[in-house]
Amino acid sequence: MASRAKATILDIAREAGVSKSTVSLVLQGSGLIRPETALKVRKAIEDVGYVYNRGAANLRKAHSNVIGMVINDLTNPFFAELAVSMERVFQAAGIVPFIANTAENPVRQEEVLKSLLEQGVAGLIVSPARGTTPGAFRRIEAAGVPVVFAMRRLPESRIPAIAPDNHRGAYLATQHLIGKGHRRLAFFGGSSDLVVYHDRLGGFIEACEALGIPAANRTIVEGETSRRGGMACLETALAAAEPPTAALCFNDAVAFGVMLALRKRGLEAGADFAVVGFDDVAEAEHYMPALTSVAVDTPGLGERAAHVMLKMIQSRTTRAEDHIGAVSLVVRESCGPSRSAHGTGMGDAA
Amino acid sequence: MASRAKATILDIAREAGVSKSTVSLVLQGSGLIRPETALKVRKAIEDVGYVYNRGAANLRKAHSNVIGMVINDLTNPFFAELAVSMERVFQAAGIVPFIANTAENPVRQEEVLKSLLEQGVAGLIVSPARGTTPGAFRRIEAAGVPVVFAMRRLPESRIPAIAPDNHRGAYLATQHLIGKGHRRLAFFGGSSDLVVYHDRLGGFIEACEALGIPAANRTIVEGETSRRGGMACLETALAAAEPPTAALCFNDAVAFGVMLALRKRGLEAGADFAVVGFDDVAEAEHYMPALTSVAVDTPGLGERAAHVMLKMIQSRTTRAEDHIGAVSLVVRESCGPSRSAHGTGMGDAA
DNA sequence: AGAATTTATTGGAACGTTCTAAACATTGCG
DNA sequence: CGCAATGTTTAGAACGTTCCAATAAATTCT
Repeated sequence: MASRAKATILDIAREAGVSKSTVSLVLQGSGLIRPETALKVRKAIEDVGYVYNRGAANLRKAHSNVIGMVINDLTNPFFAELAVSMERVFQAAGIVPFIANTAENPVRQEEVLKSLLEQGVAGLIVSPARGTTPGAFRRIEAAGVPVVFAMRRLPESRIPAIAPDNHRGAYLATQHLIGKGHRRLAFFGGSSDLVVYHDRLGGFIEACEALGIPAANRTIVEGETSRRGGMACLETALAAAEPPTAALCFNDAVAFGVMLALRKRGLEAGADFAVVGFDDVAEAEHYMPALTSVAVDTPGLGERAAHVMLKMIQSRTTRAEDHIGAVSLVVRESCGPSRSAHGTGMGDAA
Repeated sequence: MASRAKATILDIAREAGVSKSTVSLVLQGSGLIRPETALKVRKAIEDVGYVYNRGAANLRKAHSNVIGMVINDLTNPFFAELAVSMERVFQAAGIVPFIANTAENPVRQEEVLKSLLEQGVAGLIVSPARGTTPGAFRRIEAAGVPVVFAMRRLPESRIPAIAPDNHRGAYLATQHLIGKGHRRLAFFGGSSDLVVYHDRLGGFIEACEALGIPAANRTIVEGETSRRGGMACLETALAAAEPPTAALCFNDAVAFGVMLALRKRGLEAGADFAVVGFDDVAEAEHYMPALTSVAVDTPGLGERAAHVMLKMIQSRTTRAEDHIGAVSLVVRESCGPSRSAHGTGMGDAA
């Protein structure tokens, strides 16, 4: 059934009785062409079932209209949401975003980046995988392709990053826990090969210091950033002689895991143990008990990242400013009854 | 900082003191080249920071190594999981999958498909958006690009589809509800412009007929396939004079919504109202109460779809067999206490 | 009417690869 | 030593587009 060979611009030129240049012009929507001619050409295109060969075009144009989004974990709703929010603005700008998943694997990431580059993307938005080596983007920078990091960044990289104010978010959350009367606190999940981890842990520690929680009363447990990881963290922490009574979790997935593990032990989040998450994914609100979490405005950050990228492409630069997004603590039930009727906004201390 | 102009095969030929043909051969890993020459070339490539231009290559080769995966809703964990399972097998096969999201929007889908085609993909795996018109794939078929549908299919299309046995899944679930003593049943969520909808609803109805639930005792409420949709469905159904006591939901998202709405009314899923979901996403197990759901083996289906695609590409055909995956009911808590200690497998009736 | 201007159309040389066929080098053999 | 066989390398013609410069046709101006 498939037509002999792929139809080209020449075939449709013949079909329409014009030159290939004319067809090309029509394809680009040039106003130079007489409307009737354009119509003839468009009809031929339809009849022949022609499909434009963007590869050939890019060969000449040097400017492609596709950008790549490289995501570390698409199965995490948080990153999925990030991806679709970026996608929206690219679509509106007439450029086509292709999404690739690295499954938190630096080797896979390397392959994916190589492919995307070879494909001739105009830009790259990346949420780097755990353990990405600092040199991983050297070649890409050298190639002059604009890159922006979203949500995560690399240590000592000059690549612009769009991320929430992790330090402040963690500070707010910790403050909230201390305000609830907790004196033995934990920080659960994440691993130190992530810059975000240090940001969030830093906020936690700073709040502890500022509000009089000595190091001896702080438990820090690294772990997978997943439900399973959260469950493991709680088990480890509760095994201690003087276990914590509240935890700030690296992200919501970890928090869900912690709550799960609590339930398994017959304990209740909120009543017996306070837990706060990070990211405020959609699910947090519907969990039982509803999860107090640090909201980071994922779609907002995604859109911002996309806009920065568009600007970079347009101005042919490879540099841009970092952008740090505002965060807010949204308090729900997982830290016990709220003092104010139903909390929202910036927590309960100035 | 960016190098003057993109380096080409010619630049590196000059650098290495060989001809462009030699460089090309090295790039393709041809054994014809003397190892020392190959080494020289590879060094030049490294030095110059050359990036392969796959567009130019495809122009000549007619064979690309990228395939497109077009997904209707990446924010739904079910489809995200589908995507990554397919991705895994493609990666292993050395072909690069690009993911695009259509956000359940046929117009967007049209654009995405066009882009992917223009990019010269070797094949397309699609989970079509709601309301996709039957003709949407005509052009693609005409272009001779292999397509397979995953999870969803189109009415009267010759494109091969990989999907679970929706009819049987719904039948099993309904049977389970009736076995629990329910006599007024509902089917919640989904809309009739989806083939899956008819499959699942069909299974529901067939089970009702077979097991003596008259049409008067069946409530069917269409709705969004999301949490919000599920909440709405429950509200509508409970407003009736003789409301149902149990519901089979179009998918797990709807089921979660139903449980949420129940809670809001002070009712408890399992005790006051039985609900079963469809798809058995990871979350189902951890919900409160844990959701009874029809498991469809998402990764298995994804892998199968990917393999079918690989085979089609390899054998240069555009046709393939449909594949219907086995399903099983995994019973948890959302339909009340199980008779057998902790249910799993195929439900409780032959 | 002819020149000047504007409006539509076109030929042909790129773009960066691959691939066929041919050239060049080396070796073994009689 | 000449020739065949083998092993390496290369020139040059594609591939399907874009875009510059040129041409052709229609219009306006003087």
